[in-house]
Amino acid sequence: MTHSEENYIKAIFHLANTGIEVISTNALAEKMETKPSSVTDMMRRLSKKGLVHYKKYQGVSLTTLGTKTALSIIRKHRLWEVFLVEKLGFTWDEVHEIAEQLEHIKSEKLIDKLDELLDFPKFDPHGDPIPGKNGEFMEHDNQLLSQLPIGSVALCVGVKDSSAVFLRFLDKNSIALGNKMKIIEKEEFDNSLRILLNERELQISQQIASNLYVKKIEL
Amino acid sequence: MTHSEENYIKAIFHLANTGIEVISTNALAEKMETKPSSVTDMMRRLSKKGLVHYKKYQGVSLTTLGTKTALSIIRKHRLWEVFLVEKLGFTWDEVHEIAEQLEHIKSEKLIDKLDELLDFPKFDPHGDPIPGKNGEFMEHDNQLLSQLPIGSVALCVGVKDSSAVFLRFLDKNSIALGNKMKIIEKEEFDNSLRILLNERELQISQQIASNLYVKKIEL
DNA sequence: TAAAAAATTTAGACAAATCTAAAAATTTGT
DNA sequence: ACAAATTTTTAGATTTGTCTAAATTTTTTA
Repeated sequence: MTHSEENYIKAIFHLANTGIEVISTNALAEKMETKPSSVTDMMRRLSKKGLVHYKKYQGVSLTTLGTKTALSIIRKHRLWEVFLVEKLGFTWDEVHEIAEQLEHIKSEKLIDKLDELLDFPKFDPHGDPIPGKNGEFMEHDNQLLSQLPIGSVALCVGVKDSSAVFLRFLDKNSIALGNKMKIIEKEEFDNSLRILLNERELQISQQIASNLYVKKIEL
Repeated sequence: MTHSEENYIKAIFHLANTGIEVISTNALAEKMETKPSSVTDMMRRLSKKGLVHYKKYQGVSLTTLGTKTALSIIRKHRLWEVFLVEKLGFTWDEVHEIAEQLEHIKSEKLIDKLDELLDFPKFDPHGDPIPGKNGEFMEHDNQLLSQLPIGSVALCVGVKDSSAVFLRFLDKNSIALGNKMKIIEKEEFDNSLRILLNERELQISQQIASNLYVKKIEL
């Protein structure tokens, strides 16, 4: 598989996991930052290789083999991200681009050894689950901060948007994975939240709250 | 730069460092395991980018920029090799292929941090020197085992041939970098050597002896 | 339901990297 | 020094991945 093919497979997987069942050529083109005609070409190629189900004008989806492939790439990507943060001291907003390159390195043994070096992590630095060696994959079953009722206490366990801009915003406001937060009040006007975090009161916009995964703590 | 361009630059550097001053299209084609016509095409491309001096029928050599580029790639390759052995537990015969892929990862910061993690190593697992961040490069000034006079005592510091076959042969015979060896006798007939290594006498063919770099210990 | 709009595919072109076969230049041998 | 051998380059084709522009299919809407 070429890097480009792998990137398409990964993009299809990610789109499929945002709830869409049939992925349109246009949607995939936008995700890949390319033209729909290029997508059509690539879908034929991937279809011939048995990685996707594709009938023209009918959209595309991953085959069993395609899903397995996607999970393997995502596993590599996320393990490398853990490595970059834990072993090399990168910050969580710096690792994505480098992991995009590292995920294409071909060596099963390398990934096994890396997994071991990192002590078999289950989540990447953004709180995303790392697929297992044999394709085991648990979805985010977590709620978004924006979905919690007032008075809830929850742990911050992940980010939905993992863009560098958002991550640096969180850093600036001392919001990190593992933090405990309590929802004090929800503003009717703009759905912003007042939360208690590290003994400090914080005003959080709805946009932010709907990009933070939390795990509710039952009291 | 594409992976292919980087591989050509590296190949030219390695050929230049085996003593050849002008590198022929054929020699480079053989090194790259490709056809001379492909080499000609690539030399034009690299010449246009200012990485090589190339005039048709006149052979090729690296420009200052080309040399800098080559050293940067070799630095990455060798640092990754150290990582694979020291941190992931690979053996020295397994690391080359994986490092061939890793050397193309683009991130200056990544290499700086890797260098730091590895505690700024000066040699890779095969005893080859690692170029510095700013292009400092020291040649192997070492002698080959085959060049030492009888009675010499020397440390084994590197391998000239770093093919997996040769490296596994050395493993099988418990010859490792850092070992001290004394030359007991040289056989007139086939230039093989009898050496003392780890309190053990060993017969070594001329072929082997001319692929082991040693550093003489003056007594 | 038929025309308009939107989405998708086809056709043809391009760049990178390679190949084979043929032509041209250089080197070698006598 | 000149023909033969060798090396190198050119010409034209192929594959991957992309593009634009045109054609086609599907969806929407009036």
